[in-house]
Amino acid sequence: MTVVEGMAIDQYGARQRILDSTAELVIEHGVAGVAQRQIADRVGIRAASLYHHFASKNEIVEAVFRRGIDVMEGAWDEAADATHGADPYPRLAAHIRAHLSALFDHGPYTAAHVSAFRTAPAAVRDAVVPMRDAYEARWTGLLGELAADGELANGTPIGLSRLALFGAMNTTVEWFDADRGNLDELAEVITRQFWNGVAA
Amino acid sequence: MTVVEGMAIDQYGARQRILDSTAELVIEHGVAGVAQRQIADRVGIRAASLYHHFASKNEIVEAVFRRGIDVMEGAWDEAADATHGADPYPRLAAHIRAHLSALFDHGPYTAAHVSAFRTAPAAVRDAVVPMRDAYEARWTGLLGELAADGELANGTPIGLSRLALFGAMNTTVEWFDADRGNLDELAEVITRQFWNGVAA
DNA sequence: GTCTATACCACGATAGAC
DNA sequence: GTCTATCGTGGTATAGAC
Repeated sequence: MTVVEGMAIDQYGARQRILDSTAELVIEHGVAGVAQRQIADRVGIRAASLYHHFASKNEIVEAVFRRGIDVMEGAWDEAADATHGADPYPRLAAHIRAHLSALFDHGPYTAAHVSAFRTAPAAVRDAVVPMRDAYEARWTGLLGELAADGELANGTPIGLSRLALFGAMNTTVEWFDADRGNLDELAEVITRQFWNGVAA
Repeated sequence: MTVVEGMAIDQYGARQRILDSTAELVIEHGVAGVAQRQIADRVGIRAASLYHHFASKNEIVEAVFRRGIDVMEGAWDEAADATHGADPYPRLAAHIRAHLSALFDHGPYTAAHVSAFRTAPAAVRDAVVPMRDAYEARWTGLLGELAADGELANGTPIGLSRLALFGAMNTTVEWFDADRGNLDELAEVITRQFWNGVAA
């Protein structure tokens, strides 16, 4: 457990709990649908006390989204390290599994990001877009490599294929229950379907 | 142009414009992010005048969602009629094209439904769920038929496959620009990817 | 670092004139 | 069928005590 420099431990803890609560609420109701009172209630403080930690609601939401992207990037790096020089299918499978891990295994941040980003005010969205783009570029890069190696069907439109894959992965936050379902199984189904399709 | 029984033409027109405006706004901002004043502004009336046509904001939103489902069902029926007895691939392709048509070619209702449903109050969601389920059951039925005919790979998990396909189709509302892109092409890419995958 | 109190505004909704 | 006017509520945000 690291402590951010210049911050007391309990202060960092409060920040954490605020971000956690906001992320959870925003997944279900969208950004505009969540009041600061609701966030404060979950944390166990009064709404006004949020302003000791953040300058505005938008700042809280932006921090949630940024962290959601950090989590995805971290998961990507782990998968990349683990599959250095591996075959195309296991490599792809590892990255899909990592993305789903980011959505379900590392807090509510990535799920909040993918499900509520569109409902955020333009100012928040604009501030976060460069980070989003960087993550998406990693995926485009991976698929581009596979195409260059002749692993993809001729004429596969990489941009569209990536978007379709993202759609399949990201909408799982709307229906997949991490407590009941098996994440490995889910990852395998999505990977196989993306790679081979469903046809006999 | 049909006229709803017992309603004057201009009244029906106002209802329409209210629903149109609401659907468009809700796609971008989520339900909670749209104020009745914004809706009224688009229609060119005052917020209070909305209450001549609807009893509450929730009622407007619910009507938008219901209509979004009606549009999808209509598109499904057309595709089903046109592909009676056809081969599996063209049949599936027609239904995917129809779903995308519902999202982009028949007003903002279906797009509003798929992108903002989660952000609606529970009362609205509960009222609409049965209609959603009926539409989803059509898809499950189609995939089940294909499986029974041996057209799907052994062990294909129909429920999960359908959800992944829905994810790919429905998230297009977040990035596809119907004015610039080619919807036939988009439908074909999604169909081929679902059926055959991207592997060489 | 959290509290109470409050300012200010936007929201959904209603009443009643035209 | 739309308007003006208004009510009550709940939103973000600030001031200042503790």
